[in-house]
Amino acid sequence: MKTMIELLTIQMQDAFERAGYERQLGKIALSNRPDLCEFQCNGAMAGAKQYKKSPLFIAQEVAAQLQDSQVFAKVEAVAPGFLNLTLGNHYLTDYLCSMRQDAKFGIEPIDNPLTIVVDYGGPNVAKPLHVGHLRSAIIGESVKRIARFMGHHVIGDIHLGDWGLQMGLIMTELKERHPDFVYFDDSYEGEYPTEPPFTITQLEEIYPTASRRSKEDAAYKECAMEATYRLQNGVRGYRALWAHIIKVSVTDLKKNYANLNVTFDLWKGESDVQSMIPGMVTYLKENGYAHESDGALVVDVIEDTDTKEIPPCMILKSDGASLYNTTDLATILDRMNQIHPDHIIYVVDKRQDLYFEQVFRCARKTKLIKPETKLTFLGFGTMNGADGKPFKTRDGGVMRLENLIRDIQEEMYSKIVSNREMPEEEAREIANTVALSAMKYGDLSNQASKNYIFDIDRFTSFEGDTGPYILYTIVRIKSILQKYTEQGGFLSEVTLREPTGESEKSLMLSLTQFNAMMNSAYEEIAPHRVCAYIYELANAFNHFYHETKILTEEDKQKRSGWLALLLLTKDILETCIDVLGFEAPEKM
RNA sequence: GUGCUUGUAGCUCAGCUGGAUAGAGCGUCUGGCUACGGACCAGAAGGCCGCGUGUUCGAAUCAUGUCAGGCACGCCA
Repeated sequence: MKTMIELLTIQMQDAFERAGYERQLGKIALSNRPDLCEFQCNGAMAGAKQYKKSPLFIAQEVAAQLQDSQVFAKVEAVAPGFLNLTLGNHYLTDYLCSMRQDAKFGIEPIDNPLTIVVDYGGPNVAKPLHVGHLRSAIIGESVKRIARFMGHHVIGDIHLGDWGLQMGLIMTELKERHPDFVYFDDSYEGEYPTEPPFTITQLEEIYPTASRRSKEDAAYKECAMEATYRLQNGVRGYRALWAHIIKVSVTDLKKNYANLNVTFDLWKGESDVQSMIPGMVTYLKENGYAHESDGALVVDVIEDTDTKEIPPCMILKSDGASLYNTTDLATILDRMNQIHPDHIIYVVDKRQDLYFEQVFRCARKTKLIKPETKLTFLGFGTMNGADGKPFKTRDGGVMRLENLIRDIQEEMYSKIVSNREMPEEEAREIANTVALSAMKYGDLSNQASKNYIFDIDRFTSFEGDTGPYILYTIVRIKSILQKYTEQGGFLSEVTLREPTGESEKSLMLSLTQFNAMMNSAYEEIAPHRVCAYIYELANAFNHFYHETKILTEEDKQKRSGWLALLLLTKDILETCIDVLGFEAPEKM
């Protein structure tokens, strides 16, 4: 289905052509003066110079072509040359009927779906998730869902930090505490235990301890590097221990991400591509891409058009070890081999902008990717506290994600029980659902690239531009529909009718914008557009609701039309919150 | 120093890619409750869109200069 704007633009372009003007001028936009009209066309003003006529005159000529249009109820040419358009009720209603019948409410099926990898999450094993991981998870999940809804083949990859010195540190600390573990006995040749010798809680304590000690104690750090080396060179005991660490961590991470309604298709990590590095390095050297600089191996990525200095992309450190860039390049190579993506989107802190610029250029220059493969860096801003500074706990530490989530859930729980009587368990469940909407909507309603202020009171409010307000609107619609069913009505029989009132028409117009909004949210990788849209839609619904008694309406036809409208509104709202990554409860 | 980025109402943010009178929410003030769910709705006040110059019939939007904040600039990730 074409979008409403596209359809109207065709009408307008025909009118311009019939009046003797260039088609291009007939572009339609949503009205920015809703008090005057619903849509507008500014082409007459743009064409005035070219045709040496007054814009108003052109607009009048074009308007004359549309006087008996079946599409527009009213076409007005007004000074200085605007074409003000009012949509015909019949046309509008027909469009909504088509939307209702369409599986995706007007989103065109795609002939050639793209394969898109969304790289987000990026947690490190053995370290608890903290607030810094929240945005990547929330935004990445939504980007993934939006692209998937549009019909593309989308793969979410968590890209675990599961390699390197941090692993050596943990092993060193474990060895200090349990030198008798079989994992550290080089002469041991039997099977290693299947059960991990530690819990996630212990692991989360071990890592910071080890990290601290390594900074104070050079010999300790030496041991950690030695352990890292042993792990990377495949020493059996270390590998077995590493596998335990991964297993325990991933189990915990899955639980935490599940609480956020975030799921990954791939749980690949840095360790998965280590074996590709030597081959890749040889390739880069042999093809003359990489050269030595201050003992390190680098690829120059500066281009003639650059206005700034772009440092070369480092492939190997001067001690021969690989680093972040190396792993990322190898990951790109791995994805090209395994998945053949058309597009890779990285949802990462925007401070890593320059690094990714280097990596992308390097991948392109060295032909690790195909020329047509798109690489996008979707950098997000910092989540700040009410003071505008990076979000911290009361005592100034890094806030654990679990704790943040728990705080919001508690806040929501107390709000819910103070408003409605319900069993403890049910209240908890609803509170968690609503809390998630508060958190995600609060984040996603801001442009991803900007820093934003995390204000728990504002986000958890049921009023205003918040997740809970959206959910409340959905729940209210569900409640009406349910009551209708309980009274013996059949929702399968309701049909849309032409609008009879202003707020009804305005709600219908909002609904028609769904596909255009979703297209641009996808094109621009901008979940905040979805938020802005559902807020407007929820408002349009509430206006309509406020002045319309639906269930008590005597006129059966009217009531049926309204119920159909409610049904469509609910479906659109639910579709939108689904791509944002949260859902509505049955009641709240 | 170089580069990137942000600056819109008291606060938090939009602004559909250059259009008419710059919009929301919160907060403030006024009005509407035996409720298809009032966790809502209606209304008011509140803005040299950081500042200057330029392009254009027309600029919050484009260009340029400038001020202020944030961030990044080879062996961390």
